[in-house]
Amino acid sequence: MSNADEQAGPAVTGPLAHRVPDLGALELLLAVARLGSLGGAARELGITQPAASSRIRSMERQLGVALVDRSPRGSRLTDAGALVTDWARRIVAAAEAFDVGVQALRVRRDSRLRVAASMTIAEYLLPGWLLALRAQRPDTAVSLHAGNSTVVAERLLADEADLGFVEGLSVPAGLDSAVIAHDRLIVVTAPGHAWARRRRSLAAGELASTPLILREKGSGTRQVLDAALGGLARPLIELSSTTAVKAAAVSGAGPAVLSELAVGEELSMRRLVPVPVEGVALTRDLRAVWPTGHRPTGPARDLLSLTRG
Amino acid sequence: MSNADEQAGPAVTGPLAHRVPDLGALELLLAVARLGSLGGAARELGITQPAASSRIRSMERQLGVALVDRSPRGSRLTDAGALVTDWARRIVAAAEAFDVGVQALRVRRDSRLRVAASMTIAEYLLPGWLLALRAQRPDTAVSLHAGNSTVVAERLLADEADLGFVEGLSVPAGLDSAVIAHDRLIVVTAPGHAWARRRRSLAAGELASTPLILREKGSGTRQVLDAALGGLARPLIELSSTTAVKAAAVSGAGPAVLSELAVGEELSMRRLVPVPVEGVALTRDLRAVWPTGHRPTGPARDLLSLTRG
DNA sequence: ATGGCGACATAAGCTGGGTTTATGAGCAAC
DNA sequence: GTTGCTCATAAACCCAGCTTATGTCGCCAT
Repeated sequence: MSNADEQAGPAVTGPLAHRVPDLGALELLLAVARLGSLGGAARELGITQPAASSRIRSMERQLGVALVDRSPRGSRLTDAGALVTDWARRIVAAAEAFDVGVQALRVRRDSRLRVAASMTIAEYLLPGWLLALRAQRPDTAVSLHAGNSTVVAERLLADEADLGFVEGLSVPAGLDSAVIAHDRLIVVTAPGHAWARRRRSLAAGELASTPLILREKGSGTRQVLDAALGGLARPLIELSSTTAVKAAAVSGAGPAVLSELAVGEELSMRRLVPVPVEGVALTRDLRAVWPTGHRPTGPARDLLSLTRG
Repeated sequence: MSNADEQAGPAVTGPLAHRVPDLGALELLLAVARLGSLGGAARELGITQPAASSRIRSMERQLGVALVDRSPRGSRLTDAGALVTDWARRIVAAAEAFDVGVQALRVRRDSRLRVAASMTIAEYLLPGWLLALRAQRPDTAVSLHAGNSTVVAERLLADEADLGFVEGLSVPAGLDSAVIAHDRLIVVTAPGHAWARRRRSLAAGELASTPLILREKGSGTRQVLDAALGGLARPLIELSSTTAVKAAAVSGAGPAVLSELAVGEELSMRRLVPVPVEGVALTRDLRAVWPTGHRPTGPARDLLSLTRG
């Protein structure tokens, strides 16, 4: 009777999984949006119509939002449903990238195309490329091995990989290469940090004299920064993974220097903000590499051509 | 006996949900990565240690990849596990944006902060802002209403919203505004299209004389394009949602003109490629708006300050 | 009208994945 | 040794989602 049962706002804490529908439900929603019919969507996903009906209904109950307008001649999204569907599409896209990446990780042998890539490229770029490759060559099995430049070179020279990707400053001996993209290192801080409000660009000297959250010495990222500053980078902390550096920066520990590729997500969600810098060469080439003489052919050539803008 | 049971490559078709672990498992994996312990992760998610153990194990079975190295004094990610975890992190981030968006959609009344926003902003920018807002004001309940500029203005003037966001060319009467960001329209095509290989910038005349995939007349996006070209845009097809335009462009139907915000995902996955254009003013302001005189205060002021770069 | 068809809803029964409790086993430090 | 942390295994339980079978509603053709 009172507003006591009017849910005083469902727990905003606790596992996400309890408040976000599972992937199956989201895929179903996308199919309904595209086909305009519950039954049709059910057919496409290989389940029965009542299953689809019930699943959409329970998703609406879970979210507390009406998503589709049912009518005896089809179903259309509500306004809120359209918005929710667009957000869902992004979860599904991330899941597709995950899927294609994991598949490449698993199928180690008897693959038609064996790729070796540096961590940053494997993490941020390869899933997108593999999705594109699958779109035009659906039956190419791809295997992926991630490691640093040295490991990539070893695998190529031992004929354990057909195509490699590296991000270092130089190309390992015995390999030919082509620049496929450029990566920029950027300085970022949590939104609360003093530098987040700067409008004037940071000068090289200022950057060199401030303790920064950095990858460990020897990492590709650190090499580029040290080279750009003349070996002067002063670490506040040294961490051994990009993820750890990001986490430290987000928590406000200080300014960090990271690949632009690694922080796209955080920037657009404003968990981190970029600090303008000038007079420091923080770009590096991303290169495809292969054994000297063995120009990529077949699937390797297809993948290579996909990576060039 | 033969290699018949050696899985001739697990079905690369069919529902994603069968090949990608559910959100609960991914969250668990992230917790394990962060805490270095199955039991610790279990505690954090409010489940028991055996449940966590079994869930991680079944995820490894599902993916066909060993993710964590168990030892009697903790668990660490394998190399492959680290890669998988990073891909998982992106799914979880998308799910967080979904969650915060849906919550705002649901809590229509008795919210401390009522926001009205145009579709594009609600879709692509607001979830990020709301996440940031929740980080600094965890107990602010937010409600969201999406609609075009006119609707946003109506709600603000009727005191049904505290803060609005619009993307049109002009500010509705009776409202004050502040520019919070700029949006650029860009020309995109599928990677196979002839324009995808262009290096020379496209001139205005060329753009105006080519049939394009466009939003319907009257939409914010279309208004900007028509104004920039002097009302000359020639439609190949007119579609009523950003999503439909993207889908048509990806399928190779022709070049499309879309907000940069809408195609970030597609660009980075190379489902679409940008076509350079020059001599056409395709930027528009994104503005926060409020009733003249009623400068935003409290939560509205907090949100507003988050949106400025 | 009337029967047919397509789309969604409801009901009942089954199944499996994930959970819990309870217990065992390995390694480290005191 | 004993204590305390880790993870693994086993058995019992529970519920979400599936299927099959059937009902209802609106449209359309005859």
